[in-house]
Amino acid sequence: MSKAQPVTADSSDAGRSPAPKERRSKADQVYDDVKETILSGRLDPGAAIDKIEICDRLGVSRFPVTTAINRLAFERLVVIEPQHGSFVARISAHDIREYMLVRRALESEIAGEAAGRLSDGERLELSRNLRYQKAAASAKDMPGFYALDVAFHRIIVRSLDLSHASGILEGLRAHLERVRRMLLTPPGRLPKTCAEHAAVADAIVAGDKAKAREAMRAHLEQTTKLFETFVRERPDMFST
Amino acid sequence: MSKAQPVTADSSDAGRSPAPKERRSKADQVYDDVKETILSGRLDPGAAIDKIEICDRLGVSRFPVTTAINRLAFERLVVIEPQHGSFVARISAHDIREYMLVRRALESEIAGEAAGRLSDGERLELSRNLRYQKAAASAKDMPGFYALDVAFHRIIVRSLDLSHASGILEGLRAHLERVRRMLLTPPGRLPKTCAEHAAVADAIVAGDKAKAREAMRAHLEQTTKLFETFVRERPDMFST
DNA sequence: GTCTAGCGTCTGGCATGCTAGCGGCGGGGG
DNA sequence: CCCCCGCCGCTAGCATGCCAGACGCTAGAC
Repeated sequence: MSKAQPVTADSSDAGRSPAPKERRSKADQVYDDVKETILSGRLDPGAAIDKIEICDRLGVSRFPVTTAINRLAFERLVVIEPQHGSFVARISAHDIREYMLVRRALESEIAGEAAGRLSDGERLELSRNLRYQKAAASAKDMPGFYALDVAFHRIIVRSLDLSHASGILEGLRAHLERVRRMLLTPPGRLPKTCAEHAAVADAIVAGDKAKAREAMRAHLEQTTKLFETFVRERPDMFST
Repeated sequence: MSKAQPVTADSSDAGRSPAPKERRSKADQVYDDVKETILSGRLDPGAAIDKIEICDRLGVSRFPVTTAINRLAFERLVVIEPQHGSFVARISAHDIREYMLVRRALESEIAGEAAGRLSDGERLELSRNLRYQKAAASAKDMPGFYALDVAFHRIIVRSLDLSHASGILEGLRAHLERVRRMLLTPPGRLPKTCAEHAAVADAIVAGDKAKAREAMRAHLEQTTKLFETFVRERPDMFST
């Protein structure tokens, strides 16, 4: 019933602090919100996205919502069927295979590039991360280990200044995050994963580009294989 | 020079056949138009994009234009400065290096994956393409050779069914296309490029994954080196 | 002469009303 | 009873009007 008008104190900022925050557009906020909703699994793959509900919930008009959905469609987290509706992208085994291939390609190339280029601070960070990984593996602390795993890969990527590649990898991570939940890693794999990470780190610190590439490829190929066995066990969880 | 990806039937006889209606939105049209304008160089890097002019020229409202510009900003061909303006992205040597890294990563991984998987038809296409390349190299037909070069890489990528990776590579090609114009390949390189392509094709046909990866990496590393020498010669042509 | 403050203009961001096309559902005919 | 067809409601797409912020220019003060 709000008659258009500026989004001043009462309509949009209801109960919100006058944050001197970063200059984030409303489209950005909607984008983050919807993406989080999808990744958390609160919206199942294939579910219809109700734009109006989003408008009401976030107190914005349809414009920023459309912009955000378009962005999500661009990175294939949602599919838009013209004049019909917007839906959360289904998880297809074929697509996941492809995302894993792209990740394998990028991360191995980046590992090779990072070889010998790491600063002392990053080396320390890497070795500390590995120590923590071993500790988490011993304690069978899966969530902790996962966080360290993600951090490990991020340290390497961030060591170079690759905004575009980082963006692609973050996009991939969004997709792969959706399958990780089902992909319960067998407990016995943790030490192996640790060893693979250590091999990658060693090659990078030693400055051996080819070896770093291959170590990272080998590591990520393990993940791919894990996925393939899972697909054979539960083919029902994927489309096409 | 071919268009984007959709492999659907082209609009050969519009207005005659009723069924294959053009399902392209206006935003898509604007996207293609502006992208083509940027890639052709009619809009210099750093130039301001006049949305109103686009609206008038294409006879659409600001909405599809904004949508298209947003998409182009997403793939970094334009940068949007909020409340100030939209500009054609400048060409920075650092970014180009990164794009080349990503391309190297993806294409080499894909070459490895394609090894042994090519159909007979694709093998024939590849060998025919190589024959033509040799002919174009002998005749010093640079434009023809370039077209064949692009086609060569496309055959390999298309042999697998990788829509996401293809999309990324097409996006990269858009950026790299902008520098290719300045990057006048020394005439002596054509036979070498041919040989590199042949090595890639041989490894793929032989089904040797590691060899195919390495051959493709080596090939694309040559391109990177060519770029680096050019940057040293003409650092003025790049920003930052 | 120089620096600064204020205003004008230009741009992107947002709200909202309207249109066209797809799908589902119910009614009518076979 | 079943199938087909047309109507209705839904959605994305589009047009348009308004708002707020960022530059730039100019005029006024020091």
